[in-house]
Amino acid sequence: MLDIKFIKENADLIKEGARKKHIKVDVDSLIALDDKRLSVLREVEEMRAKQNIASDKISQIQDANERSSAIAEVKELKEKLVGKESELKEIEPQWQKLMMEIPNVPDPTVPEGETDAQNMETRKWGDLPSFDFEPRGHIELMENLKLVELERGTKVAGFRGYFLRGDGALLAMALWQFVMEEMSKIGFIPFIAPSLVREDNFVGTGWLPQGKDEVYSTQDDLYLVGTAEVPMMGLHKDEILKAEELPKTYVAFSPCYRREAGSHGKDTKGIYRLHEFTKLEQIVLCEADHQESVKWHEEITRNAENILQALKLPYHVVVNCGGDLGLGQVKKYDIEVWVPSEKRYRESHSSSYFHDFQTRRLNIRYRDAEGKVRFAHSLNNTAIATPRILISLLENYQQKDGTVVVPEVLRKYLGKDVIS
RNA sequence: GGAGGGUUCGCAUAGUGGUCUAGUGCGCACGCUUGGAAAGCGUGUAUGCCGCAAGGCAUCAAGGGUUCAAAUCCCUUACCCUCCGCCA
Repeated sequence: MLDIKFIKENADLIKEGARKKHIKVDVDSLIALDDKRLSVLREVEEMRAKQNIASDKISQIQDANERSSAIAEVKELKEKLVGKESELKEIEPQWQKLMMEIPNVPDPTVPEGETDAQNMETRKWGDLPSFDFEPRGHIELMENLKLVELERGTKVAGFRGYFLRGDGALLAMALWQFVMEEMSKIGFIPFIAPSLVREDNFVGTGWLPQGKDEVYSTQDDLYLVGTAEVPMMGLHKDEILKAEELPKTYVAFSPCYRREAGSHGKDTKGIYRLHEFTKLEQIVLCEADHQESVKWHEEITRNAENILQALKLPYHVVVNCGGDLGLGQVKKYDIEVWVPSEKRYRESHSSSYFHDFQTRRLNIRYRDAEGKVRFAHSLNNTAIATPRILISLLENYQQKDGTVVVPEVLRKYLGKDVIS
């Protein structure tokens, strides 16, 4: 959500931003509706003021006749007021709906484009592995080493179901532990976040209402999160933080659930696209300053790169084009890791900042040095997502005989150098 | 799942229809006092919206209702506490 005043003063900027994001939005209708809303609001408030005064007077009237005629008078006022108020009540949900549809403005450095095909590579790290044999895909590797149960996974959990097994399970846990330790070393507070949460957290983070098809709901009006960003952003909902508490830097573990509606044909094999996975997510709340957001955006991106570098997985960073940005995102980098069997990079991390788009919806504020209450800025990035990262990890570390070398930094958790 | 009790200005509390523009204590800020400090005394201490301003409107968990008038009465929901049941 943006500030209505900002929208009105920068209507062209908003329209241009929506165009760049390939989102259809009717800014002019919102502005017209807001003008209407304000004029009705002024009338309502004026009538309420009048009624409050008249009503107060009644308590001082002793004479019974005078009193009942005064009450009759106020009653009339009230009837008019109720009529006006109902006008306002009609406008408000429409206003709210339009406000929710207004996208945040993308940064000027965001490239033009409609789909991820137009994302632009900004940097690359790591030498691509060269094999003196035909590298196996992750499915073959994992099934041979009994690291995953895909068929039985489907039997038990349905489409895209899976079990991690043996060293596959241990590898996932090793990654969680390793990344938690690394992130906590640099001051990110570890969390295990709830994954079954209330709707307002989804609306606040911008996943709902427009992403209804993507989210699992329950019969108790709770929803399953697709990322720990959702509960972690809810953590400070309706709070006014102290400036010296910022930045808040968190790393949160959670199971993640995504319906993947509309992607039924995509990535149907293996463990790339799953309904249920596990992720450690970085979340940052910082002061309301663009440069501060940019600084933290680079930093959480760098944190993820450091993890991939520690794992020695070749990756590149792309800047997402306008059409590949979410409603609230100002700018996003995807980190994509090398997948030898596909001879291409595939997304493993997604790093974005929102300015105050989310915190405005969630009412997360802080008192700045001058004592002014302001909406904080929010950012998030993946720290590690399992089992997806195993695709790249296992394929890059595979050997001719089908065994897989364990990345050095994970050996202490696995207790072995090679998975065989 | 059942029964009961709660939710008030950072914290603790008062408030059962108009005098609540929400009192008091603590905390915090500033000032007085002091050689300095403590104590004491005084002043201040929520948020949002409308308005050029003066000022006004709203908010006592949330939503709805009764009433000329609601923190206060009624209904619904959420959450917290106690007890029973179930349970890792």
